[in-house]
Amino acid sequence: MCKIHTMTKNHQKIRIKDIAEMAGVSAGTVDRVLHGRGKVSPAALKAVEQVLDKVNYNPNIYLSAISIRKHIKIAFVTPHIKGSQFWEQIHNGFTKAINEYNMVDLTTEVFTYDQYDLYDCRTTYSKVLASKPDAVVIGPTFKDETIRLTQALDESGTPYAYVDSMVEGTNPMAFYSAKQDSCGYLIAKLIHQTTPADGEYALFQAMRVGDESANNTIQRKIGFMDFFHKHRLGDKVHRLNFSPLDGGYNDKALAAFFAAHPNVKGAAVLSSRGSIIAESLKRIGINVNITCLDLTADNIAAMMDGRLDFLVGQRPNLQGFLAVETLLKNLICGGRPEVENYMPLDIITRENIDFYKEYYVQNSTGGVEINTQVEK
Amino acid sequence: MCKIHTMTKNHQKIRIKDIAEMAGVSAGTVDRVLHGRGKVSPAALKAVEQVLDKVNYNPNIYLSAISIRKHIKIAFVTPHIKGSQFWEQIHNGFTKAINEYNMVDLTTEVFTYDQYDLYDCRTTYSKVLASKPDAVVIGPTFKDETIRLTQALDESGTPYAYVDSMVEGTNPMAFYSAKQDSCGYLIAKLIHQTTPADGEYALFQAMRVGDESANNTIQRKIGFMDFFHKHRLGDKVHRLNFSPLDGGYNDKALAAFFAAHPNVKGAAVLSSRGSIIAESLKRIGINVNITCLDLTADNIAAMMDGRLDFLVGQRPNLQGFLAVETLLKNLICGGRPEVENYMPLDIITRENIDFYKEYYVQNSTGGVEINTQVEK
DNA sequence: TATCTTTGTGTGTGCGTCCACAAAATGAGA
DNA sequence: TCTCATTTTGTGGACGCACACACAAAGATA
Repeated sequence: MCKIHTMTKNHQKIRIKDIAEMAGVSAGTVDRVLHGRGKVSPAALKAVEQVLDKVNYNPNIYLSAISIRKHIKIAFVTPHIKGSQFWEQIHNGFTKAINEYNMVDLTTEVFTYDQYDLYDCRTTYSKVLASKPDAVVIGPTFKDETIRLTQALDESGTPYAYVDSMVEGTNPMAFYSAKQDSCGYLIAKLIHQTTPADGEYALFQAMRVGDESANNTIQRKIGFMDFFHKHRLGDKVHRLNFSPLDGGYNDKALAAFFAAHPNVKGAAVLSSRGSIIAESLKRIGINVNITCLDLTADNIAAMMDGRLDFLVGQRPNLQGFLAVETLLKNLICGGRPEVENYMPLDIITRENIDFYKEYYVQNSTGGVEINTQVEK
Repeated sequence: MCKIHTMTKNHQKIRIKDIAEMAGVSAGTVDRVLHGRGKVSPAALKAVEQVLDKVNYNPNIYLSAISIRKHIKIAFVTPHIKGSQFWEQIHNGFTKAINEYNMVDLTTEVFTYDQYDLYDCRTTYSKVLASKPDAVVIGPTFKDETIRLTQALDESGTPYAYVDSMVEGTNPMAFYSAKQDSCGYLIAKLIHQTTPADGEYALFQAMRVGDESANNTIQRKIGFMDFFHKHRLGDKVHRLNFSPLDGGYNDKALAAFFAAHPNVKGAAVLSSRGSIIAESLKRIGINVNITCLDLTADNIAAMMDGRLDFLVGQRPNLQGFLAVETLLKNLICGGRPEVENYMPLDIITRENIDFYKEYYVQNSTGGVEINTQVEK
């Protein structure tokens, strides 16, 4: 018996003309319905909408983009990129989206602020508003400031999307981020699973994280401790603060820490600064499993070198790409996207890192071009 | 000091007209160069090519697609989909690509064969050739048959791409697959790292795998054993064959296996059939870590239920999507893609599986529509 | 001068956007 | 019921960009 599955299918695009024909109206009327241009009688409206429900019409966005007579200005506002590969990767995602939609008549403006300086954030946000963009991608840090910014954007009907995290109490078109508590929980699970049953755990916290909002770090810690409390291992977790800058301080602090807690076999850093701990531990000759976040150059190097065991990636460039794409699609074709978008939490080890590198580090044609200008 | 990074950039698309102007020729000549239509003087050719090198012209494929006057017929030829979620996910990727490029005047034909029946493969392949497709996506199983098929395709100048694995000795436009030895190596690493130092390891092999080519399984085993040999643990790995169908047989065989090897704490199944082992072990009350491949419904359920510890995913739907996209881009816009394309090996646990499900299981608008017809 | 090669120009096609104008339908008032 | 005004609808075209072909103009060669 020879069973063959075969299908031949002629794929044909539904055009405006087709919809007009099906609804028994003219293409002009369909156009009026689709774009809310001019008046349409209730009867015609209903007929067109019924057809639209049935046929799932999606206009080719790339064709719409060249046809549209609109100049689009997108503003990006995030913490400073310099020195933060996480934000650099997010911006790479922006760039990739802009390159992909290069047929759009587009202007982009990049605004970055000092994430430790609320007033800088405030002035930067006001500059964003002053430039009157058609859409904004926001990498938020200060909650109240962001609420104020988005209220102004809501008033002017300007769509905005978040990357990295969501700000509750606002109405973005969409947000793209990792679920931070899940991230902490996952890291806890990983170090627990790779540590002997009698081992204890360390949670190293950077005194001043360079890459992410304080809220994210808090959420991660909640998830992290949640895991250990669920497993009744809360008292096996020991904490230590470290400096992202002062290696000498870390060496001493870590040596004292491991003298006090010799059973600690697994360590977590709930930020991207795991390589700092890894280097310090290498110097003082202590060998424990370390897990942290993000595929930064330092972390990748530390992992290739065997000093980091697991990395958890949150696809920053995909976040950036999708945020821009979503806003552009909305501006060009209309329609409402899914608002909540959680990125996969990629588990990276030395054995699979090669396949992820290109997805994280080099995902855009060019880099982010930044024209640094110092004001006043 | 208030340092503000700001960039304003007007993005503008390079058009054929622009290239013509820059090269000091007419648009017609540029068109002739781009599409190899008609004759062009060496001087003009050089001028145009120099500009092309400089400006990185990429024609908007979606616009090319509506302009091109070509009917494209793509053939998909893979093992039977029924009962194999891996191939179903690959076909979901096909469908997604077809939907995304629905402005192309496209016909698709799906051919599937029994991967245990060389003669069925042969007759299916000959049907593929008989239908004279413009491009073929191949999910290969039988090496020699595939070489024969691709020789015929090479002769007629028909581009083809592989999913799931590459067949050496052929010249595909591209292939999209996971690196199977790395996959085996990664699985070895995972079960090693999550097993106590004095533990031993099991490698369970399905007698007749339902989902993948024998070659893939062999490659995985090579990578898997490579890890243990490198760590001088080769003698700690114990093997057992199991039946993908007969649960009763497995129960007995596994009980005997663990009686003989009580120190086995970590187990690998180098196919997607891990859930079968997991269920059997649950029935006979043995608790070991199990790692296997692929996010099939069974495996996802087993993982949610806590019976599977790690899954390694190979992004079948992305493979399918990219294979189709690559062929379409080549047919429409020309140009040569990257040939070697290795998918990331996603490490999945109960803690991050939620974020991957949609990427694997439901990644296309509709399902794969198959019109089953039994011949002769 | 005749012939051939190369190049420029023009036109049509595909589809969605968007404007202008004409045609039709509707309503109100006389 | 007729007229006028208003609303709604149909039609046609231009534009954006790439593709594809036809034909004429220019140059080169014999």
